[in-house]
Amino acid sequence: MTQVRAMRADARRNYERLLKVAAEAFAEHGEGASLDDIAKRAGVGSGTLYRHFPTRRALLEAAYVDRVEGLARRADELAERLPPGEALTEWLYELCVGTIQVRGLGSLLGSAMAGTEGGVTPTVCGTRVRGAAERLVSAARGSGSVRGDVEPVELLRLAYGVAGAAELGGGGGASIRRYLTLLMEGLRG
Amino acid sequence: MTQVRAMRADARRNYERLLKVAAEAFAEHGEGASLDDIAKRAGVGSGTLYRHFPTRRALLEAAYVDRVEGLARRADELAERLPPGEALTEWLYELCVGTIQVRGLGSLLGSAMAGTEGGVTPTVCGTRVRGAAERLVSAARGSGSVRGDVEPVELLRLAYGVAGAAELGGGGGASIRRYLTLLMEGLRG
DNA sequence: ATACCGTACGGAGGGAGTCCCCGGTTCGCG
DNA sequence: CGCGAACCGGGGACTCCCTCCGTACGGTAT
Repeated sequence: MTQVRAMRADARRNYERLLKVAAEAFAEHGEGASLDDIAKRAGVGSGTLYRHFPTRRALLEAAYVDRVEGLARRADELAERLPPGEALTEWLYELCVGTIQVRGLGSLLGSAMAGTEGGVTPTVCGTRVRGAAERLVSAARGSGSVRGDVEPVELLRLAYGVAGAAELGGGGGASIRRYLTLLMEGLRG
Repeated sequence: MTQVRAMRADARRNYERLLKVAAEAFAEHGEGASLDDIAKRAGVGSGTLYRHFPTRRALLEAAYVDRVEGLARRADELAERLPPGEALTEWLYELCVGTIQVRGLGSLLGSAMAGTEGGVTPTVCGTRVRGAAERLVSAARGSGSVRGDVEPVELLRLAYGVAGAAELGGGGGASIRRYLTLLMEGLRG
């Protein structure tokens, strides 16, 4: 439905430069990074930016789609290598790390995990990350590492919360592990 | 140390109007509410606002000091009425509710729970809320509802995280209770 | 009761940013 | 090589923050 015709070469160049610069800017300044500044740093006019990405959210999502899909693939990788419970915990850990270190990614994931009651159109990132969580959680249930009455999306939200908690403390990866462990102990089957 | 001399009557009036309006505005729009707008709604010029509260944080803190002290008193009240474990859980629940419903209060509490490693001057709100948590946690430890190796401030941060998680889902008080329960089960002695 | 002094007020205004649009210009596909 | 697609970058309309300074009013001393 998108992309009715191939992009012109310069358009494609600019598009990709914008994505790269945007990913950096959002990582550093969070969701609210200056769009004019992103355009400037990418060496394009602001008009060009708005033509490719009509809204801030569109740019944010495009900038991190790769990363989110990587996260989803990583889930399957971990599922193969580790026992179900550990795979889940490790994946949530990496999710938290991304949420904290890359600030814009955090808000993107946040809205991906938000409720979809009000007929909100599900985003690509949302479906990817939810799908990954479902696969890991159902395996973990089988092995008794997670109670049967905990929904995958609830776990995602709790992990998001853990990231928020760890961010306050500032203890880095160690405090994420700690908080996540405390949480997972409460979820055993 | 403050208040070397009584405020003039009009100054006091304005001061209090500002506090009231600011509490509403921060509750609705979060920490970033427009200061010009607050001044306007309070019927004062923006200069007056800045004279009383030199920074946004100063206003935010002044607007919610009462509420935070109320929360601290509430801790002692609950401690008298309920068994230690329940008192702690209930208090954390009420903390989460405030964090979510009153958005500005959320960010204030957030920074109150943040790390103080870098010689940050502890705020009034920070000491109050930490003090309350310490009293409740030490009682709860005695009764075995909380493991001995969990610091009060860690619990505060985790509760803050739970609030964030519950906010994503939008299930209101019920989801706070649920997430908090899941968490507390992992913390038993 | 009044006059004086200084505190506190108001709101205009400059600077910074954001978003979006427009007109002329350049690029590159066919 | 021609023409349409895409670019550039400046500018307008907005919002927000914060400072400044002439002015008004409250409190007090007479």
